[in-house]
Amino acid sequence: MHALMTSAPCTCTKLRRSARTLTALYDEALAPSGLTTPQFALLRTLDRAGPCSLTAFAERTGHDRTTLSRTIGALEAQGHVRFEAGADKRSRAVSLTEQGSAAIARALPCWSQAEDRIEALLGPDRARLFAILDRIEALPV
Amino acid sequence: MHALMTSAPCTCTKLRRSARTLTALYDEALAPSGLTTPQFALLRTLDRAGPCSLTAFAERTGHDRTTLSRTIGALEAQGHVRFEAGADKRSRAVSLTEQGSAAIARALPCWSQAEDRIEALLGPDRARLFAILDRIEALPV
DNA sequence: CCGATATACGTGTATATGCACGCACTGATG
DNA sequence: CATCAGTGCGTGCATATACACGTATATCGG
Repeated sequence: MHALMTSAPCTCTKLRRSARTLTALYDEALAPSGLTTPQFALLRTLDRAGPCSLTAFAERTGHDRTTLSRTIGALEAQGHVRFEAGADKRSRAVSLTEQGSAAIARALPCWSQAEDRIEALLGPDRARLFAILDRIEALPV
Repeated sequence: MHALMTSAPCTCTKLRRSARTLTALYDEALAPSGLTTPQFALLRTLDRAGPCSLTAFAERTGHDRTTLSRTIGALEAQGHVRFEAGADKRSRAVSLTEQGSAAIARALPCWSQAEDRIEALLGPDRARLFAILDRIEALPV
Protein backbone atom coordinates (compact mmCIF):
# COMPACT_ATOMS: atom_id res chain seq x y z
CA MET A 1 0.00 0.00 0.00
CA HIS A 2 2.91 2.30 0.62
CA ALA A 3 4.94 0.98 -2.27
CA LEU A 4 4.09 3.89 -4.52
CA MET A 5 4.57 6.44 -1.82
CA THR A 6 8.00 5.27 -0.83
CA SER A 7 9.23 5.49 -4.39
CA ALA A 8 7.60 8.82 -5.15
CA PRO A 9 9.93 11.68 -5.95
CA CYS A 10 10.50 14.39 -3.38
CA THR A 11 9.37 17.85 -4.45
CA CYS A 12 11.88 19.52 -2.18
CA THR A 13 14.80 17.48 -3.43
CA LYS A 14 13.74 18.12 -6.99
CA LEU A 15 13.58 21.85 -6.39
CA ARG A 16 16.94 21.87 -4.63
CA ARG A 17 18.61 20.03 -7.46
CA SER A 18 17.21 22.38 -10.07
CA ALA A 19 18.36 25.30 -7.98
CA ARG A 20 21.90 23.87 -7.96
CA THR A 21 21.88 23.42 -11.71
CA LEU A 22 20.51 26.87 -12.34
CA THR A 23 22.91 28.45 -9.88
CA ALA A 24 25.84 26.89 -11.70
CA LEU A 25 24.54 28.37 -14.95
CA TYR A 26 24.11 31.85 -13.50
CA ASP A 27 27.38 31.72 -11.59
CA GLU A 28 29.22 30.90 -14.76
CA ALA A 29 27.55 33.77 -16.58
CA LEU A 30 28.28 36.15 -13.70
CA ALA A 31 31.88 35.04 -13.24
CA PRO A 32 33.37 37.95 -15.24
CA SER A 33 31.64 40.36 -12.86
CA GLY A 34 33.25 38.83 -9.80
CA LEU A 35 29.87 38.34 -8.16
CA THR A 36 28.09 35.15 -7.24
CA THR A 37 24.42 34.78 -8.05
CA PRO A 38 23.27 35.35 -4.46
CA GLN A 39 25.55 38.37 -4.15
CA PHE A 40 24.23 39.86 -7.37
CA ALA A 41 20.67 39.30 -6.20
CA LEU A 42 21.37 40.96 -2.85
CA LEU A 43 22.96 44.00 -4.43
CA ARG A 44 20.14 44.39 -6.89
CA THR A 45 17.54 44.07 -4.18
CA LEU A 46 19.37 46.63 -2.09
CA ASP A 47 19.50 48.94 -5.09
CA ARG A 48 15.72 48.80 -5.32
CA ALA A 49 14.99 48.89 -1.62
CA GLY A 50 17.35 51.71 -0.76
CA PRO A 51 19.04 51.95 2.64
CA CYS A 52 17.54 49.28 4.78
CA SER A 53 17.87 47.58 8.13
CA LEU A 54 19.07 44.00 8.14
CA THR A 55 15.82 42.72 9.56
CA ALA A 56 13.75 44.48 6.91
CA PHE A 57 16.10 43.27 4.22
CA ALA A 58 15.90 39.70 5.45
CA GLU A 59 12.13 39.82 5.38
CA ARG A 60 12.23 41.14 1.86
CA THR A 61 14.58 38.49 0.51
CA GLY A 62 13.25 35.59 2.54
CA HIS A 63 16.60 34.93 4.19
CA ASP A 64 17.27 34.32 7.80
CA ARG A 65 18.52 37.56 9.33
CA THR A 66 21.70 35.98 10.61
CA THR A 67 22.44 34.68 7.15
CA LEU A 68 22.38 38.21 5.81
CA SER A 69 24.52 39.36 8.70
CA ARG A 70 27.32 37.40 7.06
CA THR A 71 26.60 37.52 3.35
CA ILE A 72 26.17 41.28 3.61
CA GLY A 73 29.29 41.36 5.74
CA ALA A 74 31.19 39.82 2.84
CA LEU A 75 29.76 42.43 0.48
CA GLU A 76 30.89 45.12 2.89
CA ALA A 77 34.39 43.67 3.00
CA GLN A 78 34.43 43.81 -0.79
CA GLY A 79 33.33 47.43 -0.68
CA HIS A 80 29.99 46.89 -2.40
CA VAL A 81 27.86 48.04 0.52
CA ARG A 82 28.30 50.24 3.54
CA PHE A 83 26.73 50.36 6.98
CA GLU A 84 25.36 53.59 8.35
CA ALA A 85 23.63 54.51 11.56
CA GLY A 86 20.03 53.41 11.69
CA ALA A 87 17.03 54.99 13.35
CA ASP A 88 18.10 53.41 16.64
CA LYS A 89 21.40 52.80 18.28
CA ARG A 90 20.39 49.17 17.87
CA SER A 91 19.96 49.09 14.14
CA ARG A 92 22.25 49.65 11.21
CA ALA A 93 21.23 50.68 7.74
CA VAL A 94 22.86 48.96 4.76
CA SER A 95 23.31 50.97 1.61
CA LEU A 96 24.92 50.49 -1.75
CA THR A 97 28.30 52.11 -2.39
CA GLU A 98 29.30 53.54 -5.75
CA GLN A 99 31.45 50.50 -6.21
CA GLY A 100 28.41 48.36 -5.52
CA SER A 101 26.40 50.21 -8.15
CA ALA A 102 29.25 49.76 -10.58
CA ALA A 103 29.36 46.03 -9.83
CA ILE A 104 25.66 45.75 -10.58
CA ALA A 105 26.10 47.63 -13.85
CA ARG A 106 28.99 45.38 -14.78
CA ALA A 107 27.06 42.23 -13.85
CA LEU A 108 23.78 43.08 -15.53
CA PRO A 109 24.72 42.06 -19.06
CA CYS A 110 26.15 38.80 -17.71
CA TRP A 111 22.97 38.12 -15.83
CA SER A 112 20.82 39.00 -18.85
CA GLN A 113 22.67 36.45 -20.86
CA ALA A 114 21.78 33.71 -18.37
CA GLU A 115 18.24 34.97 -18.01
CA ASP A 116 17.78 35.06 -21.78
CA ARG A 117 18.94 31.50 -21.98
CA ILE A 118 16.31 30.44 -19.48
CA GLU A 119 13.70 32.49 -21.28
CA ALA A 120 14.62 30.70 -24.51
CA LEU A 121 14.51 27.34 -22.76
CA LEU A 122 11.21 27.79 -20.96
CA GLY A 123 9.28 30.33 -22.98
CA PRO A 124 5.81 30.82 -21.53
CA ASP A 125 6.49 28.10 -18.97
CA ARG A 126 8.77 30.55 -17.21
CA ALA A 127 5.75 32.57 -16.13
CA ARG A 128 3.98 29.37 -15.07
CA LEU A 129 7.02 28.40 -13.04
CA PHE A 130 6.99 31.77 -11.30
CA ALA A 131 3.31 31.40 -10.48
CA ILE A 132 3.86 27.98 -8.94
CA LEU A 133 6.89 29.14 -6.97
CA ASP A 134 4.87 32.07 -5.69
CA ARG A 135 2.42 29.65 -4.15
CA ILE A 136 5.26 27.77 -2.49
CA GLU A 137 6.82 30.93 -1.10
CA ALA A 138 3.48 31.98 0.29
CA LEU A 139 3.40 28.86 2.45
CA PRO A 140 2.96 29.55 6.14
CA VAL A 141 6.07 27.91 7.54
CA MET B 1 15.69 50.83 -23.06
CA HIS B 2 17.08 48.70 -20.33
CA ALA B 3 14.61 49.85 -17.73
CA LEU B 4 12.47 46.77 -17.97
CA MET B 5 15.38 44.40 -18.07
CA THR B 6 17.03 45.79 -14.99
CA SER B 7 13.89 45.37 -12.96
CA ALA B 8 13.04 41.90 -14.24
CA PRO B 9 13.00 39.14 -11.67
CA CYS B 10 15.79 36.60 -11.64
CA THR B 11 14.69 33.04 -12.30
CA CYS B 12 17.61 31.63 -10.37
CA THR B 13 17.00 33.79 -7.32
CA LYS B 14 13.33 32.91 -7.42
CA LEU B 15 14.11 29.22 -7.55
CA ARG B 16 16.64 29.48 -4.74
CA ARG B 17 14.22 31.31 -2.51
CA SER B 18 11.49 28.74 -3.08
CA ALA B 19 13.98 26.00 -2.36
CA ARG B 20 14.80 27.64 0.97
CA THR B 21 11.13 27.91 1.90
CA LEU B 22 10.39 24.36 0.90
CA THR B 23 13.46 23.05 2.67
CA ALA B 24 12.33 24.71 5.89
CA LEU B 25 8.96 22.99 5.52
CA TYR B 26 10.47 19.56 4.91
CA ASP B 27 13.12 19.99 7.58
CA GLU B 28 10.46 20.77 10.12
CA ALA B 29 8.46 17.71 9.11
CA LEU B 30 11.58 15.53 9.19
CA ALA B 31 12.84 16.88 12.50
CA PRO B 32 11.45 13.97 14.58
CA SER B 33 13.48 11.58 12.43
CA GLY B 34 16.75 13.33 13.15
CA LEU B 35 17.47 13.71 9.44
CA THR B 36 17.71 16.83 7.34
CA THR B 37 16.00 16.93 3.98
CA PRO B 38 19.21 16.47 1.99
CA GLN B 39 20.28 13.60 4.25
CA PHE B 40 16.93 11.89 3.87
CA ALA B 41 17.14 12.27 0.11
CA LEU B 42 20.64 10.82 0.02
CA LEU B 43 19.70 7.81 2.11
CA ARG B 44 16.63 7.12 0.02
CA THR B 45 18.59 7.41 -3.19
CA LEU B 46 21.22 5.08 -1.82
CA ASP B 47 18.50 2.63 -0.84
CA ARG B 48 17.31 2.52 -4.42
CA ALA B 49 20.72 2.56 -6.05
CA GLY B 50 22.31 -0.06 -3.85
CA PRO B 51 26.04 -0.03 -3.05
CA CYS B 52 27.56 2.64 -5.17
CA SER B 53 30.79 4.52 -5.77
CA LEU B 54 30.87 8.17 -4.79
CA THR B 55 31.35 9.30 -8.37
CA ALA B 56 28.38 7.27 -9.62
CA PHE B 57 26.31 8.51 -6.72
CA ALA B 58 27.22 12.11 -7.42
CA GLU B 59 26.23 11.73 -11.05
CA ARG B 60 22.92 10.28 -9.99
CA THR B 61 22.04 13.00 -7.51
CA GLY B 62 23.50 15.90 -9.45
CA HIS B 63 25.88 16.86 -6.66
CA ASP B 64 29.50 17.69 -6.97
CA ARG B 65 31.48 14.63 -5.98
CA THR B 66 33.43 16.47 -3.32
CA THR B 67 30.19 17.65 -1.78
CA LEU B 68 29.12 14.06 -1.32
CA SER B 69 32.51 13.17 0.06
CA ARG B 70 31.50 15.22 3.10
CA THR B 71 27.75 14.90 3.34
CA ILE B 72 28.11 11.14 3.04
CA GLY B 73 30.95 11.34 5.52
CA ALA B 74 28.54 12.85 8.02
CA LEU B 75 26.06 10.05 7.37
CA GLU B 76 28.83 7.55 7.98
CA ALA B 77 29.73 9.22 11.27
CA GLN B 78 26.08 8.90 12.27
CA GLY B 79 26.12 5.22 11.36
CA HIS B 80 23.60 5.47 8.54
CA VAL B 81 25.95 4.34 5.80
CA ARG B 82 29.11 2.30 5.57
CA PHE B 83 32.06 2.27 3.18
CA GLU B 84 33.24 -0.97 1.67
CA ALA B 85 35.98 -1.82 -0.76
CA GLY B 86 35.13 -0.94 -4.33
CA ALA B 87 36.09 -2.63 -7.55
CA ASP B 88 39.43 -0.84 -7.39
CA LYS B 89 41.80 0.10 -4.67
CA ARG B 90 40.91 3.62 -5.77
CA SER B 91 37.20 3.47 -5.23
CA ARG B 92 34.99 2.90 -2.24
CA ALA B 93 31.43 1.63 -2.29
CA VAL B 94 28.87 3.29 -0.05
CA SER B 95 26.05 1.17 1.27
CA LEU B 96 23.17 1.58 3.65
CA THR B 97 23.50 0.15 7.16
CA GLU B 98 20.59 -1.36 9.05
CA GLN B 99 20.49 1.78 11.09
CA GLY B 100 20.26 3.73 7.87
CA SER B 101 17.33 1.65 6.69
CA ALA B 102 15.66 2.16 10.03
CA ALA B 103 16.19 5.91 9.76
CA ILE B 104 14.52 5.93 6.35
CA ALA B 105 11.60 3.94 7.69
CA ARG B 106 11.27 6.31 10.61
CA ALA B 107 11.49 9.37 8.36
CA LEU B 108 9.12 8.23 5.64
CA PRO B 109 5.87 9.15 7.40
CA CYS B 110 7.32 12.55 8.28
CA TRP B 111 8.31 13.13 4.68
CA SER B 112 4.92 11.96 3.43
CA GLN B 113 3.27 14.53 5.59
CA ALA B 114 5.28 17.31 3.97
CA GLU B 115 4.83 15.85 0.52
CA ASP B 116 1.09 15.56 1.02
CA ARG B 117 0.96 19.16 2.02
CA ILE B 118 2.65 20.19 -1.20
CA GLU B 119 0.40 17.90 -3.18
CA ALA B 120 -2.59 19.58 -1.57
CA LEU B 121 -1.15 23.01 -2.27
CA LEU B 122 -0.19 22.45 -5.89
CA GLY B 123 -2.46 19.70 -7.14
CA PRO B 124 -1.88 19.07 -10.84
CA ASP B 125 0.59 21.94 -10.95
CA ARG B 126 2.99 19.74 -9.07
CA ALA B 127 3.42 17.58 -12.18
CA ARG B 128 3.82 20.70 -14.31
CA LEU B 129 6.46 21.96 -11.91
CA PHE B 130 8.34 18.69 -12.22
CA ALA B 131 8.20 18.86 -16.00
CA ILE B 132 9.62 22.38 -16.02
CA LEU B 133 12.35 21.51 -13.52
CA ASP B 134 13.27 18.52 -15.67
CA ARG B 135 13.99 20.87 -18.53
CA ILE B 136 16.18 23.00 -16.29
CA GLU B 137 18.12 20.01 -14.98
CA ALA B 138 18.71 18.82 -18.52
CA LEU B 139 20.59 22.03 -19.28
CA PRO B 140 24.09 21.50 -20.58
CA VAL B 141 26.13 23.40 -18.03
C1' DC C 1 57.76 -3.33 -18.80
C1' DC C 2 57.60 2.00 -18.64
C1' DG C 3 55.82 6.22 -19.05
C1' DA C 4 51.71 9.07 -20.25
C1' DT C 5 46.93 9.55 -19.66
C1' DA C 6 42.77 8.67 -17.32
C1' DT C 7 40.14 7.58 -13.17
C1' DA C 8 38.55 7.74 -8.19
C1' DC C 9 39.15 10.09 -4.40
C1' DG C 10 40.19 13.49 -0.38
C1' DT C 11 41.35 18.22 1.45
C1' DG C 12 41.91 23.26 1.69
C1' DT C 13 39.26 27.06 1.12
C1' DA C 14 35.21 29.72 0.31
C1' DT C 15 30.27 30.92 0.10
C1' DA C 16 25.39 30.14 1.54
C1' DT C 17 22.35 28.91 4.92
C1' DG C 18 19.91 28.82 9.47
C1' DC C 19 19.29 27.63 14.64
C1' DA C 20 20.36 28.65 19.48
C1' DC C 21 21.91 31.93 22.26
C1' DG C 22 23.30 36.19 24.26
C1' DC C 23 23.89 41.39 24.29
C1' DA C 24 22.42 46.17 23.74
C1' DC C 25 18.95 49.24 23.38
C1' DT C 26 13.92 50.83 23.46
C1' DG C 27 9.57 51.60 25.15
C1' DA C 28 5.76 50.69 28.19
C1' DT C 29 4.18 49.99 33.03
C1' DG C 30 3.69 50.73 37.62
C1' DC D 1 12.36 56.38 37.49
C1' DA D 2 13.00 51.36 37.95
C1' DT D 3 11.80 47.28 35.80
C1' DC D 4 10.67 44.18 32.16
C1' DA D 5 9.11 42.72 27.85
C1' DG D 6 10.18 43.50 23.10
C1' DT D 7 13.36 44.66 19.20
C1' DG D 8 17.64 44.63 16.34
C1' DC D 9 21.91 42.44 16.03
C1' DG D 10 26.09 39.48 16.16
C1' DT D 11 28.41 34.93 17.09
C1' DG D 12 29.14 29.95 17.82
C1' DC D 13 28.06 26.01 15.67
C1' DA D 14 26.47 22.95 12.06
C1' DT D 15 25.16 21.55 7.37
C1' DA D 16 25.20 22.06 2.26
C1' DT D 17 27.65 23.28 -1.61
C1' DA D 18 31.44 23.51 -5.09
C1' DC D 19 36.14 24.76 -7.11
C1' DA D 20 41.16 24.09 -7.24
C1' DC D 21 44.46 21.07 -6.29
C1' DG D 22 47.02 17.04 -4.97
C1' DT D 23 47.39 11.78 -4.45
C1' DA D 24 46.79 7.05 -5.47
C1' DT D 25 45.65 3.70 -8.67
C1' DA D 26 44.57 1.84 -13.33
C1' DT D 27 45.16 1.43 -18.16
C1' DC D 28 46.95 1.95 -22.53
C1' DG D 29 50.80 2.65 -26.13
C1' DG D 30 55.16 1.80 -27.46
